[in-house]
Amino acid sequence: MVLSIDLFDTYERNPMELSKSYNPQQIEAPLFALWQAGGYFGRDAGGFANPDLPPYSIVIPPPNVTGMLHMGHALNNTLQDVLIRKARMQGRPTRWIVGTDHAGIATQNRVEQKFAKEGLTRFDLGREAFVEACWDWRKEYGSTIIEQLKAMGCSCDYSDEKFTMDPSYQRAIRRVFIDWYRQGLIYKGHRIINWCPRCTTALADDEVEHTDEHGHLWYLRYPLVTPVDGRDYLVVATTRPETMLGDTGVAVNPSDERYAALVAAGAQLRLPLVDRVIPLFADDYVDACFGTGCVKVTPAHDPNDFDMGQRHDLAQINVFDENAVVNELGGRFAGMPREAAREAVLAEFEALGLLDHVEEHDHAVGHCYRCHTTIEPWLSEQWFVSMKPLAQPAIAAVREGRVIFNPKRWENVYFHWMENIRDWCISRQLWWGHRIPVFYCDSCGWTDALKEDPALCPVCGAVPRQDEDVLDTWFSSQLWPFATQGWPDEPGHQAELAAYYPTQVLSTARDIIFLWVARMVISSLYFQEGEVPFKDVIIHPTVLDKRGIPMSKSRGNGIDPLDLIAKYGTDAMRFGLALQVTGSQDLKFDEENIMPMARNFANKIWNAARFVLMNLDDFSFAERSEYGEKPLPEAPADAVARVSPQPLSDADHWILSRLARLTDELAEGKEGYDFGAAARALYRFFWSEFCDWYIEFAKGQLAQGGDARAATQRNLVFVLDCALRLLHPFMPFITEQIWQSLPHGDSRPSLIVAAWPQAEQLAQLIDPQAEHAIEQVCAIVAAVRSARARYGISPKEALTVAVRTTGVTAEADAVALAAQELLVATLANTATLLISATAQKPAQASVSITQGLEVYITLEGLVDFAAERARLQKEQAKAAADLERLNKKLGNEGFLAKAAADIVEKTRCDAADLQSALTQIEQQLRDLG
RNA sequence: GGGCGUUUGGCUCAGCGGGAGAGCACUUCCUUCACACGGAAGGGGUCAUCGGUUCAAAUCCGGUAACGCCCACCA
Repeated sequence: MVLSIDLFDTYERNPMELSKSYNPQQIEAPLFALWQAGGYFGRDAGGFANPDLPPYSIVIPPPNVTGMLHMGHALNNTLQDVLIRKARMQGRPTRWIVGTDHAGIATQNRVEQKFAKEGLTRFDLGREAFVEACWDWRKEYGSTIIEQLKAMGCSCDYSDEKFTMDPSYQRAIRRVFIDWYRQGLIYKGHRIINWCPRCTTALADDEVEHTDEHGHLWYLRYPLVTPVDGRDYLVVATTRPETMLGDTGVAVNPSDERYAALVAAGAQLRLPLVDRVIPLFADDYVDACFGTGCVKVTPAHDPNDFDMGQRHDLAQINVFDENAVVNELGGRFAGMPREAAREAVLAEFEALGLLDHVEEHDHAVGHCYRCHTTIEPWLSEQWFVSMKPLAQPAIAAVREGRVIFNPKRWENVYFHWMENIRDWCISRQLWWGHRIPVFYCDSCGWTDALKEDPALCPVCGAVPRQDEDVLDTWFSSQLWPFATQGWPDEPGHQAELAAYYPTQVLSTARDIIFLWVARMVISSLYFQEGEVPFKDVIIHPTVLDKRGIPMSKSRGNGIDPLDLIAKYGTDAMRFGLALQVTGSQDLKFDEENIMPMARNFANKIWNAARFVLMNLDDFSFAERSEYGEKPLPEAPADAVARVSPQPLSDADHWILSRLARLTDELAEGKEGYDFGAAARALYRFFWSEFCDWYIEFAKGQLAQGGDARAATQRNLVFVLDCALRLLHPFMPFITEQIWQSLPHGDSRPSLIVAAWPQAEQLAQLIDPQAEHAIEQVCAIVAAVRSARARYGISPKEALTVAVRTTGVTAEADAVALAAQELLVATLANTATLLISATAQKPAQASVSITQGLEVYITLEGLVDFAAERARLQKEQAKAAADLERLNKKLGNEGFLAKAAADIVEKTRCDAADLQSALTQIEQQLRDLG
């Protein structure tokens, strides 16, 4: 997207005019440039933010530099943009921090692939050159996803883009590492970790994905060195026979009587193939009921075996190298990959008659979350963070409601993880990343973690070496909310954090609650003086394809958000996604089902705006400032000339009342992050109320000329203006484009910084009487239209219609409706219209009973008595059934005694209305003969 | 083995204690001066199932089933 400063001045506002057709592609790029040029994405919103209001900040979950925008990003960033745009319109200083994650494994893999095409490995280049190549790669491709965010209209602060390997971020990493190291919270340990033999690095427990796989349980015979009671072998069961090369014992449960004598006798076994003598011993870990009750113990290749090995002082024999190929300790199997080794081991067991039998067995197998290679539990020396002490405050923060998950149920997931937390393996055998800041002196044995690289050993003056490993990417991601704000040592970072920390909300997918969200809470509580990183966490649904299957490259079922933008427009994509956000954990995205709807909605908005603009030729809002009989709120001081409504008719009062209710629905704190409900409320108001009814009412009022016309113009402009404001966070482009053409009178130059409608101010527009009257108008119009459809009468043919009000408030309704005769006459196209509480049914008329009304439509010579009778009989049946239900309720002592008074009263009214309707229907049926 | 989610018209879903709703699809009519990416009128659902609580349950509680997700060291 090319940006031009000039654009701000030369942007063509096309006052009072919109192109005949809505073309999203045409309007989006220039508007985005307009916003950027105005500086609206910055903290002060181009000077329009109110510094007295509390700031509102969000950190974007930093996409990987290797990332390409996918549907998950599209959804998540739509939600964040909705929140930040609303806060900005509310006048709060806002900051949406944007940037990318260096993504250790993902980026390193990408760059390695690039060199692989030239037949090179990273070892051919050497560490320094390879890291340099990663930086080059980042410079070339790293901003792709940022540009895609711009195409989505995201109002991030692009002027201050962050990267998890920025110099200041590197200092944050060192600060954190050193602090925890000195506190003993970071330590080096020799233990079994999850090893990816393809990425050749250690992984943390939650970077391993477990999937159930069909496998086998092989029963192997291990001969006893000395037969006991005629028994000369034991049978062990294993899913991984190749690891037997590293077996250093066999364990049974201490209370297992089958083997008690052998254990007591100190029995030893001769490990087949390798001819090693290994002990039989008892350990509580062993489940006597599984397999044969005998477990082969491989301390170097299984975490449980490792623990048992420690308890029983067994040797740890690591038989695999870093690529999971059998090493020299595997004897004649050396050089075989683990799969081949398995086949070979089994073949030999079989040949020796030592393969007892085989069973089918399903079990969970771990896979690398980056490349899906099967994980090898592998003994090695790694760095760990001691998590238990850090988890306690993080549990408390959520318990105390200082961080709130939405939906709340995700807190249980968080608690479960935190309460069962294990130490975090943070070292990675990669080159791309934050190198562990620990230095060693091989001469004197000195070692320490340091802020600056030491030139010489402080003890003996020799040249020290730095640890070869880099840190887990998530170790740096956990600092994102504060490391992006200058912590620990950027000038001015205290003021920045004081204003914008903690951030307001974090929106993300559920799959990184542990990897990222939980660890941000932990590190923030530790390094930000007990402060949480964000107040709310939004866990949005996962976007699946229309069949409910996760989208992925390998499945080829992914949808590119940029394609959707090209096909339907950005606003439609954003609105369509938001529409589907509920508390559910999944979102089945069916393009055909949702996108045309969203696009049609945008088109509807466009055309409604065109209608309004087309009818403003003689509009002049500046001359009049009163609000009609109902005084309206003071206009905001910064928008003195802003157009205000002037309700004259009930229709005017009605639409303003509906607008006030909508505004209340969308008010701060009421939406509860229910984006779907907000989007639906906007859709319903704009389409079903404003377009379907008010614009139709307005046509008649405009045609009257004079004061009625002038007032209607004001109301149209006011309601459209407010609706655009409320819609803007979801559909920023189309609303801005229209707003630029609308004579709203606001002095602000752009909708993005225009004031959010205040529910409290609009509340006085709520008018239940007008709502009731217009509901009845709509009911009459619908009844006449229905009769037209039934009898095939053209809308052009004017009809004679009489309406009798029959409800509990019949007299008042008749008076109120009499004032609406013009509306009814226009929309129902009547030649003569009579509304009263005593109207009589003309001889040849169709009768519709609805909403406390009887609508008589004279159809001389047209009434099809058979059809009318059939219809009335159907209505009679329904009314009778409904009435029976209500009467049953009213006859129920319990209901009368225990139900709320207003419910009982309403039921009585409904029953009375139904009774009267039923009587009328029966009368009509008799009249029809 | 634990925890969680989903189950409402043909499809995708909303509603979550007192009248079964929306969009799409379908049927009929309408190219009227905002919009055919439109307007109008219609047809279509025993709200998975069993049991409980309640005056009242699609809505709350419990059981069951199906599908899905997460966690967990039974080799």
